[in-house]
Amino acid sequence: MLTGVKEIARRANVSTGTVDRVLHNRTGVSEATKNKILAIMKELDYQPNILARRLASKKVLRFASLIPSVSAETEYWDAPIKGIEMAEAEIKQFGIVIDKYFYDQNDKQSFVKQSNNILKTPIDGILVAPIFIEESLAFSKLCNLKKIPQVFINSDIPNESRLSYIGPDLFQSGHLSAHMVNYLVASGDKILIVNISKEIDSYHHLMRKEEGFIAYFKDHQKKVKIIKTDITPDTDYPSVAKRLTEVLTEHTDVKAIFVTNSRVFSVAQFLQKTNQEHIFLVGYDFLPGSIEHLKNGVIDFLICQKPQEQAYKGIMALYQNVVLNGDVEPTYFMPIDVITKENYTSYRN
Amino acid sequence: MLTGVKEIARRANVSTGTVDRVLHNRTGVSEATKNKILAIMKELDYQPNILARRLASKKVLRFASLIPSVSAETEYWDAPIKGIEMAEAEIKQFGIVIDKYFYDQNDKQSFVKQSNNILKTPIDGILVAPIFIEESLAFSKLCNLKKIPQVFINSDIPNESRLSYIGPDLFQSGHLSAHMVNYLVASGDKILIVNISKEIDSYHHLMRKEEGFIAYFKDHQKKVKIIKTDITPDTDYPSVAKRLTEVLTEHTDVKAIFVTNSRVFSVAQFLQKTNQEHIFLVGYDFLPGSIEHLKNGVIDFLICQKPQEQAYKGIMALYQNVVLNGDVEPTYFMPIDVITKENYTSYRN
DNA sequence: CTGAAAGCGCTTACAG
DNA sequence: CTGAAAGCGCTTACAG
Repeated sequence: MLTGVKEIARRANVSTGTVDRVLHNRTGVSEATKNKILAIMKELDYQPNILARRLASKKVLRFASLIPSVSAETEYWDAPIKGIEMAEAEIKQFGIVIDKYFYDQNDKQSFVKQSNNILKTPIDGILVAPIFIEESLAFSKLCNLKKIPQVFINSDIPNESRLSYIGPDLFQSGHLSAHMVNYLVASGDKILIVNISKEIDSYHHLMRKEEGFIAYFKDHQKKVKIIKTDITPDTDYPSVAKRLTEVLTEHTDVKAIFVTNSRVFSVAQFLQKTNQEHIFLVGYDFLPGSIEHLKNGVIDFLICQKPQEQAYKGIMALYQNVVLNGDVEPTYFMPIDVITKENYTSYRN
Repeated sequence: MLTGVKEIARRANVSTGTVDRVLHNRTGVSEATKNKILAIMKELDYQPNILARRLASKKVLRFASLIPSVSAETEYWDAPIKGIEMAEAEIKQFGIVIDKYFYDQNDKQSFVKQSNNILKTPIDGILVAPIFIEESLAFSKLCNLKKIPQVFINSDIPNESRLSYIGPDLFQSGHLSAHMVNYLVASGDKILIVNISKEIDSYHHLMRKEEGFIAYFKDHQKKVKIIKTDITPDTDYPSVAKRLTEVLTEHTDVKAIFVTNSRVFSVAQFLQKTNQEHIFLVGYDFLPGSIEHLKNGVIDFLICQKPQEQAYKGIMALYQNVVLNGDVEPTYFMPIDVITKENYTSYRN
C-alpha cells in the first residue's frame, strides 16, 4: 500500500499503467516521467509483488531444456529429466512451462537441429548440456543476440556469456578419484586409466578428469605407475572386453583402474567375468548397473555429482533470473560425492 | 475460469463466499450445500490457485524454529540458521514469517521454556531439533493437540506423529565411517572410538553411530580391536587432552580414531600438538576448525550431512504442507557425505 | 446459513 | 505519450 505501484503512481502524478510501463522498460514513456518514476521507485526501494504480477499477467513463460536423449548407454540422462520435472512441478503455478528437447549424444547435427528448433519458438530461458563445444558456442551466441538467458549443466563452455554453469569441477573430481585410489594402492603399484567414449568431442570432458587424476600423483610422495587406454569409437561390451583383455595381458600387475565416466559398469562386468575382482575399481555416476557392482564389491568407489540436482538447480536459476529478477551465481560447482557400498542407499542422485 | 471458485459457485448455485467456506472447512454452511460443492470440486479436480490465495489473504503464516543456540562448542548450529534464512527469503513473498527460538544444548530447562514460549503465540508450523527426548516428546504432544505440524531435523524421536524427519540415518553413518576406516587399517589393528559430550542425553544420538561403526567390523573378514572412551561431562580442550593422553599411553598402538561428533577438531588439535599425526582420524561435520585439520592431513575424513540443507528442507516441508496442502515424506534421510582434502572446497554444508 | 461487493497488487487492452 | 477501467482467482468483512 505504501510502496506499491499505486503509491508510486500517486507520488508521480501518473497512472499505474505508466508506472507499469517503466517497470518493464517498455516504450512510450517520456524521459521526464520515466526518470521521475525511477527516482520514486528507488526512494521507496520498490519490490514488485511477484504473486500479483504472475496472477495478473496472462503471459506464460517458456523455458526450454536441451540435453542428450536417454538410451541404454546413456541412462545417465534420466536423472536430469527428473530434475527438470521436479522444478517444473514447483514453478508451474507461476505460469511457467518447460519444453523439453533432446539430442543424440553421438550426433552433432541432432544438436544443431534441435537448437534451431528451439530458436523458432518464443522462449524466455534455456537449460542446456553443451556437450559439443563449437555447436554450443554458436547456439549460445544466437541466444545472446535474442537476449535469452542460458544455464549450462554437466560441462561448461569456456569464455562464454551464459547466465550460469551448474555442474562438476572436472579437474577436482579427477583429483579426488586419485585421492581415493591412493588409499587402495601402495608405492610402485600400477594404475590404469580408461576412457570409454564414442565421440572424440566428449574427450574434452574426460580429459579434464584424467588431468586431475594424474596431477594428484605427480607431486605425491607415493610413486605409482600410471598407464592409460582409450576405448573408441566402439564402446559396446565386446569392444571394451577385447581392449581390456589386451591391456591386462600386457600389464598383469595392474592394481587399480580408474574409469573416467559412467561406463565403469562395463569394466566391472569384465572384471567379474574374468575373475579379476581383486583389481580396485573407481568410476563415475550413480547408475543401477554400477550400483550392483558396488554392492557386490567389484566397484570400490563411484564419484557422483547429482545430475538430477544440476538440472533442478538449473531450471530454478532461470526462474530466479527471469521471474524474480534475482541474481544468479555464474558458476556453481556441485559437491563431489563419494559413493560406497555403505552410503549408496541414502544417496540422492 | 473453467475450474475456479467462480465456476464452482455457478454450478452449485451459490456465491463464491460459500465455496470459500467449504474450501477452508469453515463453519456456517449447511450439510446439503457443502456436499454439493464438495462433489463439484471433486468432479472438476479443483486445484486452488496459491498465488491468488496468498495475494487475497492478508493473514500471515508463522513458522517457528527451535534449535540449539550457537556457541564456540556448537558452531555446528550456524548452518541450520542459514538454511532457515534461505528458506525464509524464498517464501516470505508468500506472507510467511519465521520466528527463531534457541535453546541451550546443555540445559533441558531452556528447551522446555522456549517450547512453552512458542506455544503462547499463534503458530502454523514448527521446525525443531529434538535433542532432549522426553521434553521433545511432551512438546510434540502439545503441538499435536493444537494441530500444529512439526518437522524434526538432526535427530529423530521414535514413535511420534510428526509431519517429517529430515536428517541423518545415524546407524548408517557410523557404518560408513567404519568402511572408510577399513581402508586405513590392517587386520589386527587397534581402533579407538571417542564420544565427547556434555549431556548424557545426547548419547542416544552418538550411540547409534557407535553401534553402526561396531556392526561394520563385527561381520567383516578384517579383524580389528575396538576400544572406546567417553569424555564427559567436561569437554573443554584440557579435558579432552588429558583423557586422550591416558588412553594413548595405555594403548600405544592405536592406528585410527573415530570421533562420533564434530568435536573431532579437539582430537585433531591434540594429535597435532603431540606429534601423533600418523594416527588416522575420522569424525563428523564441516566446521572451519576441522577443515583446517583436513587440509593439513591430521583429519583423514569427515562425515557430513548438510545441516544447512536439513533446515532448509525442513522449512520447505512445512511450506509444502501448510501453504500448498501437499504431501511430505515422513522420513527423509540425508545423503551421508564423505569429505576429504580433495573435495571440501566444493562442499555445500 | 448465505450473498454481494470490495480488495489483494499487479497487468492488459483500449481509447485518446 | 498517457489514463481509466477491467480483470487475474481468490479472501474478507459486512449485511441479512
